[in-house]
Amino acid sequence: MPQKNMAANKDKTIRRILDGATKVFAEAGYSGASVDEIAKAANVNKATIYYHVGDKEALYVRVLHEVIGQTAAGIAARMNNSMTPAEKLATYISGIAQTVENYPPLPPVMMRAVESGGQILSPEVAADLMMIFGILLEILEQGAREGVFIKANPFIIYLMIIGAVAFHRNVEANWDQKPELAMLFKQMDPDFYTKLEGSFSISVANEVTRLLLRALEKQGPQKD
Amino acid sequence: MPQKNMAANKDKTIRRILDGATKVFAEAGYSGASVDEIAKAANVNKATIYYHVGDKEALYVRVLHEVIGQTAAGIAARMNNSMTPAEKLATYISGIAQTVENYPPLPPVMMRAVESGGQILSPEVAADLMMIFGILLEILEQGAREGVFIKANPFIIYLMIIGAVAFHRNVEANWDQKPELAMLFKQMDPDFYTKLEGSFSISVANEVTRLLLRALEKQGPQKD
DNA sequence: AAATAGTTTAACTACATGGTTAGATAACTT
DNA sequence: AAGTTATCTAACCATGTAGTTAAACTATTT
Repeated sequence: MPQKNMAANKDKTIRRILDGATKVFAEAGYSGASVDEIAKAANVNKATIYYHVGDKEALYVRVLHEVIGQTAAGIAARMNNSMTPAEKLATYISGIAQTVENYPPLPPVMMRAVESGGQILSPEVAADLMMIFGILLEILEQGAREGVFIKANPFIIYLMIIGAVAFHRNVEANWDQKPELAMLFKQMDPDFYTKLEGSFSISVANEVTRLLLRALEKQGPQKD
Repeated sequence: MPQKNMAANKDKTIRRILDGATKVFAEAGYSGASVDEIAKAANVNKATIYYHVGDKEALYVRVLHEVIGQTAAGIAARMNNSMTPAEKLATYISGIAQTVENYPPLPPVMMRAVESGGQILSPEVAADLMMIFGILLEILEQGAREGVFIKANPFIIYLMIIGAVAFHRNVEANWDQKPELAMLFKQMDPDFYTKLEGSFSISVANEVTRLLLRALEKQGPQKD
């Protein structure tokens, strides 16, 4: 099966490698993932990985950069300068949720990135993370400047958002294997889990947004 | 140096093993931790671990059970039935923060536990996690019943708390190695990071509590 | 003191894993 | 078509790791 040209083939190979690596890293973490397993998942000889990308750490950094970079880009794309801070916050949260939805391996990878606190992280990845965080920072600052948001620690808000969205997606992904756990959660908040239109992630995003807006807005909705 | 008796010596050995294992698991995760390393950290021969505790997974489960169980117990101990839901929530959050403060390896271990979504978890550990969550559930239900809290998804609240407290502790722990990151955060919210009395974790807990109470209380503090 | 049971250790095994190499194959150039 | 370069592969190597074993050592019992 001859290809158009070498470059295209190369790109396809690298694509396969990165996809396989993302999947395996997401499932098993950095140490838990083996290069052999990644090679198998990518349908590629192991040496090809070393030829195209480099060693395991280089591969990991590349995956992180791609995954987190996509998230940052996705959020930025949805944002609009004419929005109010509240609208922007809603967009921000649902943007993260949406990316998580489209890109299931993201949460564990992202969590490990934050978790390591900059240990394994390359400057590129750190920049990606800072970009995601920076968007939120601006929203909160604008809100405070305009007098619609109270002052609050932005990093804590950030962690609350990531924690809720990423963890929830992750726990939810394991519901198949723990049906009794799923049942329990659904009993706890039937409204939430039964009449969800669209996806879980979106519902989670909506709930997180509702709560954070109540927390941040100077005159929030009083009755509920 | 002769010991009182064998039983005491045995307990001390197991104690050393569990402490060493907790530390190494926290730093490196399950796959990243090697039994040799744990043995070294515990000043114990590797075979002694297998003799007293069992294989790597048994050791991990035991560590998880101990760490998470301590958290649950610590929170429960601080709680008091005569408290209002708001007071209970504050106690709950600061209880988690306090345990995290006293027990630094907790966040990464706990995160991996939640993260794995019940995959590696033993029934015992699952029960511990459910106990911690159950306390929050009761608080929220009481608040809703008494009409002081709005209805909200308890699991999401839970994830927001854990996310903020655990992540923050973790990132903060790496500030030594990334001083520019620490500087950045401190610039972002100077009030928060400079005039903190006591510890970071307590300050974080206070901020999380403030935000969540604003989010949950039907008539929260209007002006701020 | 001898015997016994509980505890610890050094040495070892089997295997998985990260990484390499030399050669094959396919693509591009002339 | 021949030669050159980029891409890929099977086989291999060195090391690290989970787990075992048999023997040494220590406390307890008789």
